[in-house]
Amino acid sequence: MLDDLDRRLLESLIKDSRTSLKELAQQVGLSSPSVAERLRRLEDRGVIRAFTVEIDPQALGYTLQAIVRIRPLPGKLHIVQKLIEEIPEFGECDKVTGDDCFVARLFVRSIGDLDKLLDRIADKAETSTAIIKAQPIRRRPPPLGATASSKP
Amino acid sequence: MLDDLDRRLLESLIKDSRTSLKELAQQVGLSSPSVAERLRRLEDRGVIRAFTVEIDPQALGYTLQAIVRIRPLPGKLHIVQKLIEEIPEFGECDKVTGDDCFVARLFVRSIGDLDKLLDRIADKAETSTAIIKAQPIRRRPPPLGATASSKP
DNA sequence: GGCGTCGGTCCAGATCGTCCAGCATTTGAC
DNA sequence: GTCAAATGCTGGACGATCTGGACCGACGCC
Repeated sequence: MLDDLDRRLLESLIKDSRTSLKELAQQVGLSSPSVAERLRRLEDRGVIRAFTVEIDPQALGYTLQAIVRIRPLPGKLHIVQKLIEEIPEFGECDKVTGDDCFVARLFVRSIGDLDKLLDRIADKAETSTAIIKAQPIRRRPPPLGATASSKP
Repeated sequence: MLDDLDRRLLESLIKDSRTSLKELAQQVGLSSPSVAERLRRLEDRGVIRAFTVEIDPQALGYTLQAIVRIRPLPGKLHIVQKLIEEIPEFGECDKVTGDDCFVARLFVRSIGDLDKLLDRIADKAETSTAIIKAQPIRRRPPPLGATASSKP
């Protein structure tokens, strides 16, 4: 799926996506046109979804994060989902199996803000909120290594 | 905290962090040295944590994601945390208030893999697992707008 | 008013990216 | 086994981009 060169390119780009083609090229031992071509293909194949920037919420004043589990009241599922999508403070939301329909991450500046935001969905869903005290693992990609699950 | 120019630069970089300084410059109406200088300052201030690349887990064969809530058995908290950190399939882990001590995201290739990974912590913690069925909101940064929470 | 600082521009030399032609290796058909 | 096509790489040339330095104006502070 990915060869060793692709993997090394991705590793470098995960660390710094603004690395120049030339430098990537020397890191993996190719010419820069080859690297450009490989990156283009990784994008085409959808392996690279985007080159982006990681922003520190703290630095923007979002000193608090919470994980919110959301159980919409009967018949309110779609309204709730739409509501969540429209609130930009939700930084992530997954629809999951089990009692909790959604699990979402919320960025807020204060407990007051948290309360205000949750109030907006309180009449359409039950929520349980857990404040994040620490982040042992910050968002990271899955392992790139050995894509050998089908090979015997 | 951030002025309008910074915000626009960040917006552009969130969409594509490989955008050239020159193009960023025309987008916000500055010269490219100024843009370079602003980016440098955003990094210094810690607003920009990293330029990185978003990888599609599906494209690497990780067809399944799960949210796992983890309650270490008495006295096992640190061992469990260390274990989690060392398993690269955990793509995210937060330490939270409440009964569940950790909430983590797991990337796996199959239900079998899920079972195998959870077995590795089964004797040190109780876990509840929810399979992700859909992602209404994929990871996104908090709103950059109007950093005016302290101003009356 | 004088002065330092901050944030900006402009310019030139250095660096980088892209295009293209050409070469080696692999693949598949016969 | 051989040929042709396809694939993936390289090197060089040229245009685009980045970088560092000189300089400038606005602002706040003695």
